[in-house]
Amino acid sequence: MLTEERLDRIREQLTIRGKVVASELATQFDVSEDTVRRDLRELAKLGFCRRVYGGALLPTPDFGTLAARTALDKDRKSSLARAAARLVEDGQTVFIDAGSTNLAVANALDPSQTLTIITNAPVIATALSDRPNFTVIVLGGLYDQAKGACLGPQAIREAMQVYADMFIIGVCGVDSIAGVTALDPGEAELKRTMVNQSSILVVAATAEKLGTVAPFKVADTSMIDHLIVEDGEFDRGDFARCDVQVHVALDGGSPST
Amino acid sequence: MLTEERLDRIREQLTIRGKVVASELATQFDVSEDTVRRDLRELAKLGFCRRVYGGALLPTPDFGTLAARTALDKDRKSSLARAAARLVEDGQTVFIDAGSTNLAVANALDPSQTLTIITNAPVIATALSDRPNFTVIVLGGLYDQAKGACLGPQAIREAMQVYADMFIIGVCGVDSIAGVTALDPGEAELKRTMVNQSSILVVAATAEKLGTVAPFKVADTSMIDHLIVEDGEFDRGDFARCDVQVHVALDGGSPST
DNA sequence: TAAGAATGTGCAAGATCGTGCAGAAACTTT
DNA sequence: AAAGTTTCTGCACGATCTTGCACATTCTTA
Repeated sequence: MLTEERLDRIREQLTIRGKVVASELATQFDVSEDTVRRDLRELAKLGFCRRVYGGALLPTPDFGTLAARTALDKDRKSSLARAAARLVEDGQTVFIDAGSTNLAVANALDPSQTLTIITNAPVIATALSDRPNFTVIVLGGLYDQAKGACLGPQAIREAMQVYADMFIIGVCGVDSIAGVTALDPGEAELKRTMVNQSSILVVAATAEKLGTVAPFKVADTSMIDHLIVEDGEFDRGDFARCDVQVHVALDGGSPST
Repeated sequence: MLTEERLDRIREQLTIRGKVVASELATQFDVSEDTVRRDLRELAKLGFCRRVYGGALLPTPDFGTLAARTALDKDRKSSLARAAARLVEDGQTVFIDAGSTNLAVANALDPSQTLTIITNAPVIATALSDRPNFTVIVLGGLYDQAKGACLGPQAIREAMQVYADMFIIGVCGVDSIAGVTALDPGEAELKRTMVNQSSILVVAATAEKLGTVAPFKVADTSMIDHLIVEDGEFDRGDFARCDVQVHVALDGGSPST
């Protein structure tokens, strides 16, 4: 029995019966359960199944292609996203900006918390469809397809009508001296509005965003309350001086401050 | 029986019957009542049910309709969707309502046309991300997770500021006498607004919607301009009398009028 | 008010999981 | 063909999850 063949058979059973049990598969293919678990891990990483205690189930056919599910799987595990989600407290109202990192943050939010989420990214609203505890508000208006976000005056007007406890901003660049910057003037204006309408500003930045400066200024370094970065070296000197709490998201563990 | 599987089944029964009894579930799944109680606690924590003495109820009377609606196979809807998409002409501005059928319509739109699409369904905006020729406008406001649409006063206000050539409506029911009806008063009001703001009203209805009457009136039969239905028998008498153009979408082929 | 049913909590047994490691198998290169 | 490399597999071990039971408490109903 070839490995690939086994994977195919598992997928077959999965599509037919909707679920597979690890111990049964082990007996059936005459391999150890460890191997089965490895197979299921593999299939889950590719988005073909969703691992559960004792076996695996078909992923919810909700929406999205296989590629989207694959991305989602990574997102859930993204330590950056989890670290940002941990900053959110029960009962809060949170602005969540557009961007792939922030989509991951939205997915990492604790479903048992009661939250009000305000977003200008339709894809984030859709992602929160199965969170009955969340109240989701969409900022509408002209949809920028490239950025996956509603920008423009309509979104800004709507943002001005709401106050939030926290703003999880999607950044084009964050630098210890230049602060938070964006590529587009309209985008920058909406972000500035959301910064003004919320108490706490959270920046979750992947490595390539750090030290990057884009043309349009969104916020001073001193306005940032929490900066979450991936594991690795970087100069935190100026951030510390500006009273920014820097969190380093380690793979798997909880972030060190 | 996998734990997660059991949770899914409980949610299923909950959405279907509106309530579950702990002792019955224990017998049915062959586990102790303690385990069932733990499951119900878990589901309640996530907001999927409300615990009561002896079992659990749905948090709100109408809940969890999304899963059932999305479940319908894509192929059946695609011929319907293609037929609807064919009615759209280059340069037009089109309201597209929420709903799985309309998501299929959005996906079926000709990418080479230059269109302005206005939708209250975030998932439709997301689906049109790779159509550079389209201008997409999102109606925002409170997002109804079960319906996958932005309803509420904000969306209505925004809808009133735009005029469209065509409105592709998502219906809960369409009947030759009762006209177009919806399950929810807020939903109905938004739909009525969109009807008023557009010249042509298009209804794409799967078989089970035909002849169905929901509590809240959206539009008279006479206001419908195009009705697109699946292949099969149905009484077109009253529709013809009201000057409704009826299109029958055949599997694969173009629709016959 | 009293009895019975349902519930929450703590606990222990068993099942399952992830990881690191070493041997086996398959493949590549020389 | 032989040696080296990569991949696959099984095992051990500690950690985690699930489940049923006991017992005290709360709720419902008569």
